Amino acid sequence: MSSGFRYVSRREGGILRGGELLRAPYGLEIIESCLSCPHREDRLFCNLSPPAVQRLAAITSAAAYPKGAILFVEGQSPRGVFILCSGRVKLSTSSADGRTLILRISEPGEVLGLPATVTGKPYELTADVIESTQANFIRREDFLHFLREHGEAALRVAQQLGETYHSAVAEMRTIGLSHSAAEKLARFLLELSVGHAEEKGEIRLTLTLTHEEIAQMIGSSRETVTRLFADFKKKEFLQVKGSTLILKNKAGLESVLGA
Amino acid sequence: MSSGFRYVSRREGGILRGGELLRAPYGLEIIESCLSCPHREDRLFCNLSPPAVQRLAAITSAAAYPKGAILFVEGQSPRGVFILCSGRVKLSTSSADGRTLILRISEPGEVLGLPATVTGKPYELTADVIESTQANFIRREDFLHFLREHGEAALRVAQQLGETYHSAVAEMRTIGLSHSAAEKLARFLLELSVGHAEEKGEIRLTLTLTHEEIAQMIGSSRETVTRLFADFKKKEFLQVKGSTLILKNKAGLESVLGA
DNA sequence: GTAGCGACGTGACGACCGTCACAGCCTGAG
DNA sequence: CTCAGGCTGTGACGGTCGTCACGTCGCTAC
Repeated sequence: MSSGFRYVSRREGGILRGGELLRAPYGLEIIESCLSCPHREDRLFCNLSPPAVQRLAAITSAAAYPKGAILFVEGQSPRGVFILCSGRVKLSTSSADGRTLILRISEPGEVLGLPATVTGKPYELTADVIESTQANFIRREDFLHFLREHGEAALRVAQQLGETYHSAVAEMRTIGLSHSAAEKLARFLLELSVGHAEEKGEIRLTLTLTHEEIAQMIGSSRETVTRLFADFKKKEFLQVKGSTLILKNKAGLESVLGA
Repeated sequence: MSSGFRYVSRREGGILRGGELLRAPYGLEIIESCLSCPHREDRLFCNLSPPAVQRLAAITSAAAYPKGAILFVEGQSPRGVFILCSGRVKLSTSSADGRTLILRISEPGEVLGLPATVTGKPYELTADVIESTQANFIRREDFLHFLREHGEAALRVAQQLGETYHSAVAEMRTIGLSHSAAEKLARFLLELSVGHAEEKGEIRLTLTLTHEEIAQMIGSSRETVTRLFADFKKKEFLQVKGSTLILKNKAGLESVLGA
């Protein structure tokens, strides 16, 4: 909120959700530059040729979004892609009767809105900022034009899309292949833990999601998640300290999958 | 099975499933050419530049797969992509305890194994031939090399991946956003019906899936599907004649979604 | 302070549906 | 023909978990 910032039009920021205007201030601010942030380079577009990088920088505009802002809404026609530099964004879809399914919590370095932007079909998900965020935005026309000119980048995009698909399938597995809610939660937690190092038989990870949100990720209800956490604590599979989750018995969690 | 066919090695055909060798003959035959089939051109690689088309033809090999063959297995490292010319292929994932989730029944024109081939990660699904099939195969190395040389094709691939993701999200919605099995089945049937013309308030479509398979698509059980079909028939939402399904009351089905 | 709100915890109840069991039916093989 | 095997239909039963209801805790605003 320093003096260098300024508000821009609502085109990229203010979005209606379910007919009700967001209470949170959705103003977004142009920030000096987000191009130097480490995540942008080392993911989608690292090691591109110098002219490609230059062109990319020219069509990229950086902005900051406060918590509660919405980058895009399910059903909206695609305006472009957002490359996440910091903060976290919730990707979800919801049905007419208000139920919500969260597909993914995006972390810095990820690209949002890519499938819709590339195919031209409407965004299939809604992107809510749950932790205030800096992101680079590239308009769809600019982005497609860029991809046509730079085939190397198109291939990177294809790879990124492949990985997005991969994680979607992983999520389908946790939701679709479980008989019990316990199994879903166990699958979810185990999925979270991959890539986190194990020390003294423990895996520590920070989980800043409410029970409600976890329920929406595994297709269950808030109360069930609460009860299951209590159950897992009692069985000493895990332990919760504030927002850090400690998996104490990974094998125990895995045993839930079989049953 | 004419005299022009010959068997090739098992590399692309014979696959173990769950440790048990397939009973069905998995031999595949090189066929004259599948390059002229209408589906290949008008989907992924239509209107490429002449040199690109020529190069593509050079690295493509056509083959036929009988019912019961398996193109690739979940977890296997990617060998390449299959472009479906005729027949139908079931894409599924399954858990350790034998439960299966079908993500998609692929139709001619679709490209199988694309995400894994592009990313280099293992195939996330298993591809079973459920209706004998002709397909073009492109080895991974050839395919990647081709994409690097022809950026236009890479963009097409990205678009295709975007659509694959799109349909995966659609499937997640039917599975994850429903409270009841009835709702899942209704969503599934309505999803099937899109793109089919309505005549006299009826939509006819052929559904060559067993109740078991439908159950695996919507994450339910065989008996439940049977009972739900009986229920929907009684309510005159639909009608079944052999393998053709007639949706008589689409609005009725849609009313199931809200409840 | 206190009011309000959002997250978490917990009990009770009941519908839904997965599972088991078995019976009819059709098709294809021999 | 007969038999086997796969698909479909149906009854009974029991567990799971979604829902409603309420209470507690902690934080923020005023």
